[in-house]
Amino acid sequence: MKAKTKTITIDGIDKKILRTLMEDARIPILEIARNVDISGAAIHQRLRKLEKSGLISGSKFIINPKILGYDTVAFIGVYLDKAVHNPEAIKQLKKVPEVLECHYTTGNWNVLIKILCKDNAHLMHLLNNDIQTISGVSRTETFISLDQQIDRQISI
Amino acid sequence: MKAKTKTITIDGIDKKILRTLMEDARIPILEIARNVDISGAAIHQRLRKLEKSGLISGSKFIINPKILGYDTVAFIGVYLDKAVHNPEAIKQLKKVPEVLECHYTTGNWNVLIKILCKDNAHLMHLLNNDIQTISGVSRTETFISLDQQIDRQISI
DNA sequence: GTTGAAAAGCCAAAACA
DNA sequence: TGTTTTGGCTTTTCAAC
Repeated sequence: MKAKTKTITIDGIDKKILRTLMEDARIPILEIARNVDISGAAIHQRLRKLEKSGLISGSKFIINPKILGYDTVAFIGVYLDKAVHNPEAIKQLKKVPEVLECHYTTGNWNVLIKILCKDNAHLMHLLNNDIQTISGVSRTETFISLDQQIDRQISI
Repeated sequence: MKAKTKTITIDGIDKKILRTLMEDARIPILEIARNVDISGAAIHQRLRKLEKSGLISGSKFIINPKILGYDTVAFIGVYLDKAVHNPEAIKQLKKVPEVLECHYTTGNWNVLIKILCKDNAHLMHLLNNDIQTISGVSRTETFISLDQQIDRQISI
């Protein structure tokens, strides 16, 4: 589909390396080496191959928002007035740090956003002062996450 | 709310450390040390404090699903027959590796899931063979993500 | 694609201000 | 909290297989 038709082949060892690092990005490469029983240098080369292929797009520290008092996740379906205004509305959404995800979607609304806030009062404030006020936003539907049961990456 | 009323205070240096590591978990601590102009050992001590507080909940390698042919993200609102069956349905959803997130939500449906699949055919197959077949699932509403514009963590 | 070894660099604890 | 020191590991590269 893209011009880049580079075929990436990953074998069982690559998978083991990736699975390990997907759970803990700071694990020493030599420890992986011991687990998969090849040399550290070999792991290193494989990682360079995987990085070059684009399969590995980085690593992140995961921080726990609850510790900072952020206890509420919500999904908000946003209806926009006119399609032509969408890019501007998205630009405004990017300025709201509580918006963690934003997707153009098929279906009833134009975009679906995921937001993280401290509590329901914070959520209401965000809706009234930061989301609804964006030019082009006509209506929203909010779904509060009561409990997240699954949170993971693609399985390889 | 929890028994653990440990007050965690993070200052500007902690924030700089965290922001750096949230973008690249494998950056050497000494490099952060050079950027924030304190010693590596001090960074190390701060990280131990932050880990102990629970604010840092780990690190992950981020892999790019597109390289493996996974191009389609969708959100699916799931209606369940009876609340009593929910835990069993969740258990079944956990067995579907394409389900990346699963939230009990307020609003029309009982749970909202986020799935990652290769294409629309794969999505349809998942819906017909893996989601709709789960006991207790009565109806679903699917919203395909046409384009994800924002993807980030909490800002600190 | 893998190895082993070597140089460079990093981590983590200790001792102390 | 912060720093410096220090020993032990890890990373990264490279010639050789």
